[in-house]
Amino acid sequence: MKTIKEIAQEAHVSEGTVDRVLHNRGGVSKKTEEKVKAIIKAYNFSVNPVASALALKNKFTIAALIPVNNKSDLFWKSPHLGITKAAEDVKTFGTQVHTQTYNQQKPESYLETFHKLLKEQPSAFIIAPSFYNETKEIVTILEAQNIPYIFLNIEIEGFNNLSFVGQDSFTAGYIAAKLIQPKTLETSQFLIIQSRKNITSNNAVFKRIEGFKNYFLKNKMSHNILTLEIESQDSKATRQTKINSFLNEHPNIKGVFVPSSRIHMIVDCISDQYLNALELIGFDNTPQNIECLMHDSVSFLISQKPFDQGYNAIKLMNDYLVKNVIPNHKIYLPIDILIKENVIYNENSY
Amino acid sequence: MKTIKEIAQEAHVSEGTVDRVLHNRGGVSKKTEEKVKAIIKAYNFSVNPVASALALKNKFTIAALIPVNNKSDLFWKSPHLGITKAAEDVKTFGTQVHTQTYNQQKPESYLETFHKLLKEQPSAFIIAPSFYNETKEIVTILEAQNIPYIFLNIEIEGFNNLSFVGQDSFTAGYIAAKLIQPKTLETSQFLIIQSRKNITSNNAVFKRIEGFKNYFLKNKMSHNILTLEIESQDSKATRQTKINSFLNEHPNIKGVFVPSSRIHMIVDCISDQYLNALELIGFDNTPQNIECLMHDSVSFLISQKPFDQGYNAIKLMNDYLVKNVIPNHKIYLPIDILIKENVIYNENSY
DNA sequence: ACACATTTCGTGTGCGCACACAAAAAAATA
DNA sequence: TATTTTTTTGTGTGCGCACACGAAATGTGT
Repeated sequence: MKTIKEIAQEAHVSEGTVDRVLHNRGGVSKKTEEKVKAIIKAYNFSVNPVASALALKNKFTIAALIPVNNKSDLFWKSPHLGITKAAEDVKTFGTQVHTQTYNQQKPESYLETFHKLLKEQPSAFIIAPSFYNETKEIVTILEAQNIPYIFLNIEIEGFNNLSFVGQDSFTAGYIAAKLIQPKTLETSQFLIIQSRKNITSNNAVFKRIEGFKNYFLKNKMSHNILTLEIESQDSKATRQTKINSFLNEHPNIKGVFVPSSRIHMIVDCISDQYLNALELIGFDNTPQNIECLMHDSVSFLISQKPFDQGYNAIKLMNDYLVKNVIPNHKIYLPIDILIKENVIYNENSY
Repeated sequence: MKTIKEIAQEAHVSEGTVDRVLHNRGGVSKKTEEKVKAIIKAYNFSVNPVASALALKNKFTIAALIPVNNKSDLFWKSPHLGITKAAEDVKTFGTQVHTQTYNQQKPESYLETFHKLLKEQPSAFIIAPSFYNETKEIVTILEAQNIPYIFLNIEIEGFNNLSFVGQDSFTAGYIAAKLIQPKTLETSQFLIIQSRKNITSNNAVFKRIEGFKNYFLKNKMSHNILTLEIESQDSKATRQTKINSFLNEHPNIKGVFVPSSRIHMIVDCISDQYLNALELIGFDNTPQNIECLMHDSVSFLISQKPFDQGYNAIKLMNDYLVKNVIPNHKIYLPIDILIKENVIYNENSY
């Protein structure tokens, strides 16, 4: 493999000049540029990426702002792990990653944590934008400082985010309907259970429901779809009564759709007599949800490559910072259909 | 990221000494060794692989030996692309990748191509071991020369391969049965169509069939499973008559299972009258197969992350060569369930 | 002709590490 | 204690590239 030095000798110029034409830095006379370019082409020369990476030694910092994961909802653990793994990978480019988590129930926590991250003067942001208004506020600050940002997992419109990494929630909901529908009859009813919080805050949940309903519309099916809202602060006992009495009143319900990662909580509430007769479908391969799959209480889980979401977001941003690669505006990751048998193979980080 | 220099300062020793303990070069007193090791551990330090590669002037070469992809079976295109992508990535470590393809119908081609690769004295091999006996021969040579090798996609036992990267074919077949069974009745029959070649040569096909049958056994279902073998050298007309007349003779067949990536060829042969009444399931997201999904002639495809298989195999081997990371002996990639709606999101390489 | 601005080019330094070699310290011997 | 041997540690150089800085060449105006 030729080196810049050798090219320079061959062209009777200095290494600096070769460097200039290689990177179009200008300040090279037409004549010598031609000469050098000819030799570069003749030897089909390209820089040694190893040496290049070492010499560049960037010092970029990416800030990641995502929700915490708690016992009742482990979802964000995977994206976090993905971010950590990617952080390891981009180290070789001299890029550092600072991750901070916020409380998904509290907009103040979201803002606070953002400002904490901002203080370290990061070169870029990865954000899971749980709250619309607060995100607007954040984005204003970022754009004033010319800091690029990528949205993670939650797709909201009307911003100049460099990219969105996540799932096509509408289609995911549509698929949920398609999977669960054959397991029921024409006369069956479906129940959508959601927590009130999610309606306003989480766009993904809303889109999933739309997609779910759209399946029946599009295929001209007359299935009746009911909705039950529960408060996230409800005690377990309250939830139990709410859900079971609702099921009692509507004996035709054959399928239950939970458009969030909390299906294990719903399963926990439904009494066995109903559970056995119902087909349930929910989202995300959290440990608790996987357990529901294994116990046959849940038929399907739709998963959204949570690990990859975190991993890709960081990698994309790093490529943007380091190599100036502009990512696609939307990166839709696979819509994984998980059943008892394939769930164990679904996400490994080796 | 800490550097050797910083570790040295921290330990009040020279960089050379840190280097010595890092690489167990010896010639370091017990006391200082402990001290340095403690600090290394405390900072969780590891050498910058890029700088290391540069200093070492690493010149690892990984040889990849995989089947060609032709018009009738595009499957191997994806692993090939994955290998190419990974090749790009590992360049920064000074690792080169040489890929050569062989004719999957001809064992001689397999051996020949291997020897061609071997001549370039690669440091490691990635092999899709299509033929058992020839693989034995190859492995003998590799082990004599102490060249590590990873098996790709085709899982065969009894070798000292560093790792296997692919899919759990048995479970994949099992899942195929689980997916297609609900779409039929108890009295229905299933048909497995395979090409004779595959029976002897391709272990994955065999395992998929086993898994498929096992589903009915395990769930004590009385479904009748028939098998039809077609010769790969048959003309299209011959195949058509064979298949259609078989379907004619067995009107109870409601599902067709094709345990290879050739389901589009089968679809091509079945006449419309049968096609509409049948549920088909096959493997792999080749463009032609995807088209069958979109046209609703095929209900499901099981996919095996072909791109990732190639990508991961190279990356694992590179990590082994460069950082001495020993991979898991088996890397089972996800068993993807593809339907019309989620197939477009399934594999992107950005 | 001169002084000066502008373009074009060469040189030097550092990125983090590996490794050869020199130096110092410790141990062994006389 | 002086001298030699062995063990332990420090220093210097190069891997190939990027980039800042300064030197040389060329151009401009008076």
